[in-house]
Amino acid sequence: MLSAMTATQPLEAILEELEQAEGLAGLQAATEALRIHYQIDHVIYHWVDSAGDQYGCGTYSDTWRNRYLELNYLRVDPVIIGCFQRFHPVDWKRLDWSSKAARAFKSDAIEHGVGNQGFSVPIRGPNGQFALFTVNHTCDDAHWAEWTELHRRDLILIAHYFNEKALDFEPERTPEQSQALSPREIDAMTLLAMGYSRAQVADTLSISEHTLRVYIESARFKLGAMNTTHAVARAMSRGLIVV
Amino acid sequence: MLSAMTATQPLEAILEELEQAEGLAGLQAATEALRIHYQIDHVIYHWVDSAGDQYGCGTYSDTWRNRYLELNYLRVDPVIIGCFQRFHPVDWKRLDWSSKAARAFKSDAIEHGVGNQGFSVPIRGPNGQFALFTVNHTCDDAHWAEWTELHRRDLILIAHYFNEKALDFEPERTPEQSQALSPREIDAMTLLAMGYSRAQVADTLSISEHTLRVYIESARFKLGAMNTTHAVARAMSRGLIVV
DNA sequence: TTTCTACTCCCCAGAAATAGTGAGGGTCGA
DNA sequence: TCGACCCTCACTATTTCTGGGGAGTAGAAA
Repeated sequence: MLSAMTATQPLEAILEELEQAEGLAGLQAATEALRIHYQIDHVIYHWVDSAGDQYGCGTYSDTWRNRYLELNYLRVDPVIIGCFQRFHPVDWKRLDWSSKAARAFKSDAIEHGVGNQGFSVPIRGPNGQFALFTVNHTCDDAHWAEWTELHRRDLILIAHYFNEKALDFEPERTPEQSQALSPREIDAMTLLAMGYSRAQVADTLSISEHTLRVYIESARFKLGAMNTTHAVARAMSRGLIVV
Repeated sequence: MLSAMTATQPLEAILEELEQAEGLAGLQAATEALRIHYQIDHVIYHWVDSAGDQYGCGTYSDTWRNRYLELNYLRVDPVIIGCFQRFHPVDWKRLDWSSKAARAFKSDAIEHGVGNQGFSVPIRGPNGQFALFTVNHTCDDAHWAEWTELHRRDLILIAHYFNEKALDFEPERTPEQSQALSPREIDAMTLLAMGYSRAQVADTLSISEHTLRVYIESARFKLGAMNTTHAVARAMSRGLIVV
């Protein structure tokens, strides 16, 4: 199976198809196409969210997908936990499967058709957006290592394109435009986000604490925030300050 | 110049070189190699951070690099601000240059050898790590559009590889993943980031304000934060909470 | 079993932030 | 020239946070 793979010319065609994809259904179709193209068991793209698995597509069975959500495997899955801390794409073998919950999860997964080998690419967008692009298969370690080595770059690019599309479909994810902050307000928000107290910020900016307070209040007003912490949080999530 | 570019066979060689790169000097050499290879004015990879531009490499002049740091252009640069809110790689023309500070920045940049055209790829790692990979050049819009279209995929991959290397070289940059927050701590931080006061948060979570305080304090401790605002800011920038 | 972590509750005093109003001078664009 | 916005400074009373203690439960891990 794996050895029959053609490493030539796949990327272009697949990326073209991805670029044409419309809506979640388009992405779903792309995962199926990739699965067939690469002749592997599964291809999955999914958005990982504090609220759970609200968005994604892939070739897993509905049974497994539902089970994953119901049993809240999100909090147990070593793939999620491990990828969340990494930048590099990662082979599942390198993750930490030592806990009892993780082992139980794995055997349950395999029972539901998930391959024993896997490779996942973490992807991050603005505002803490986090998603995974995963391929998995059933085969031995040597074949899998060879296959992932061969297609590593393709998978990174494909993951990137999947996420681009997913973000396009979810425009409400992009931070809303708000009134810009003045330079002094940005200074104030930035220093506050760095943990300085008002007194320290005022001192750092060489202004009186009274003046500083005016900036904080006007920033709060512009951002529609109820208190300083809220204002800083909004400024950060809108990309107005970088901390 | 641009038309003399060879689009064939570059990616492999360049990525090979990148994979061999050792230390920041290796990345620096890679930017230079890329600049020559693509025959463009500049190639830059840099990490964006509250503390400023402490880590990066590229082909800008030292004069400009220092000026950028001294004048704290980090807080003004529309490339930073724009890319921070995006996932897609972005042409500089599509950014918001309308503010006075932004226009002043741009003309200053061009005076110091930065090209009038630019293309930047935002890259994000764990714990809120954020970096940019930028190429820029002096030419007209049509040529630039053609060139970026041609090399878009390569640039995404190169950006990815740069960041992999940079993270490998700077393990201490991502240490503070230390302890994850407990579920209750995440609840507390999230609600605080949404602007709730302690009383409101306690009420929402149906716990006493005293208990809430314990969570806030332990979260603050885990995050190494000096106050609540700081803790929320860190939790956000490390992607522990999403608001 | 023991240890560890998470979760819950309590008191108090001092430090810090907030609300409400005000005022003057500067720059910039219409 | 005039409005709009930015930067700077001031007072008082009230609310909210913070830092220092201590203590018991339950569940999971070693």
